[in-house]
Amino acid sequence: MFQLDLKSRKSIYEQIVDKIKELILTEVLTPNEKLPSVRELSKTLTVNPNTILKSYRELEKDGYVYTIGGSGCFVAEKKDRNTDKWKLEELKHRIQNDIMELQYLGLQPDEITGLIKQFIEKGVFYHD
Amino acid sequence: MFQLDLKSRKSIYEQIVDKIKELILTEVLTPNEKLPSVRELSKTLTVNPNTILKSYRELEKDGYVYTIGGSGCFVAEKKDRNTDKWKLEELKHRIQNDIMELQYLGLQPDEITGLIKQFIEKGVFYHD
Amino acid sequence: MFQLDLKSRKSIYEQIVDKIKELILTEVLTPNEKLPSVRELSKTLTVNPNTILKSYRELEKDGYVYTIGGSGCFVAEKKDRNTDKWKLEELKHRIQNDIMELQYLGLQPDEITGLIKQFIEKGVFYHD
Amino acid sequence: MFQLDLKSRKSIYEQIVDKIKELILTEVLTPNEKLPSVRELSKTLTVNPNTILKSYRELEKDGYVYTIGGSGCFVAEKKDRNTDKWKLEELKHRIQNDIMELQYLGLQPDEITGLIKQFIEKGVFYHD
DNA sequence: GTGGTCTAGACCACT
DNA sequence: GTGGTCTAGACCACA
Repeated sequence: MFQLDLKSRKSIYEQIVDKIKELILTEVLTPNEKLPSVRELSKTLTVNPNTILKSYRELEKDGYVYTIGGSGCFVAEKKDRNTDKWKLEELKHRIQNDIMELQYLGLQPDEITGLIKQFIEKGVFYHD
Repeated sequence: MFQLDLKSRKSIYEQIVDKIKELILTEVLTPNEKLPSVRELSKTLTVNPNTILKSYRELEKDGYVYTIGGSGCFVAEKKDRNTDKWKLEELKHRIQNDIMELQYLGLQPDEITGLIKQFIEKGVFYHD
Repeated sequence: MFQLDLKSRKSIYEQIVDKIKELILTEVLTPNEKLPSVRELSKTLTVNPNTILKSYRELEKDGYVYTIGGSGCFVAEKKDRNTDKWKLEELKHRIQNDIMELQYLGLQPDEITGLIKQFIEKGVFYHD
Repeated sequence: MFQLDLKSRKSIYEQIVDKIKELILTEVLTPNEKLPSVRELSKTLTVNPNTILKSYRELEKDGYVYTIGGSGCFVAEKKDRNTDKWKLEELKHRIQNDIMELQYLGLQPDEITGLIKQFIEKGVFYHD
């Protein structure tokens, strides 16, 4: 499914959250698809089950997945995701800072916009 | 100078790093300008001096400021900043994820590129 | 593991960094080996945990060790170490000065080269 | 005479000590030659006179210079220098560590000995 | 005055 | 258990 970098400074549960988010955002995982069970994923990643659990809780909190007691964890429909307005602003702000840092490191405006276009194309959320 | 959000999940020293970085990137703080002394800033933010110190050293590590013992901490010249290649990749990757998340939250491609263009214009790093 | 010299002009955390570096360089500590925990080492050296922590972070910054939150601090693989070019120059320069000082104290050229050869042989970094 | 790097982490007085030591070791400054006066040097380097004074004291302590009250500071004869045995050992130990670090950074044995030979040739202490 | 080191001890997050 | 953050406050070296 994906790989962890144990030596990274990012905590493991956070890496898992990010990776799964990414898989959902790139629609590798599609709505209502079942995620691997906690136990299963904990084995394949050789990670403590509690860590997986925490990741799933985090994803659920943000509305990326929903849990059905006793049967598992599933990718949520888009409409069910939390579009917290405050979170959107935070996101924009972070992107702004990162863009500034890119400029700072010497990237030219057209390089940046080129980069962004690539990124946008990788997202595939325009067929509904 | 700026304010902290004690409720934030970000640690205090990290907030300080980010805020000062932002001030440098937006050229509110200009090269060779002196930062507030550790003790001074610690008073205005009502934060322990050690916490401020930690922030300053972090900024120094990334080449944003330089320190002259006994005389203070100063904004570094652009050319002295660390343009760590690995850091650049990390930055791009983070932007990519954030862009995807923006799309996910419903922003259309042209809205995003418009946003980015605004951000780029706010950066003022093209006069040298 | 080793001993500190409290009377030294070198700061404690710096002594710890140097000693551990030495242990790694002489391969007494081998890649992926676990270092003593912060608290543990702080007890055996009767030094404050924060001081140990600082040493570990310094070593991490230079790529000698890596840290896995919640599980410990480990000796890094050779390839992961930072071979900062600037650091290399600094190192050479320091050796040059020290060599001159040796001469000054009366050592003859062949004595010095002899010494150096011994030192080189003690290093064991040629088996990969 | 020489230049300081104010942005360096080395303290100013220490930089001065090292530079003057270097000038003496390379015999740019010869025995019994007069060093610039404290005031004079403090002006040319735009540094606080106390800082210069401290440097001179340090050099005197190590036997590199001697002071004649009211008339100035002079380069000492070789024989008057402190050849503190303990200091010699410390010096060797530091060189050993630095050599190991050089190896560690990938320099081959012959590269290192070549380097050392260059360094030795720069010293010119064999004509007496 | 400046930054930097160190201690003691509390509290948090991750595994 | 692990590392990491933060505080309060002492003390040092440098300019």
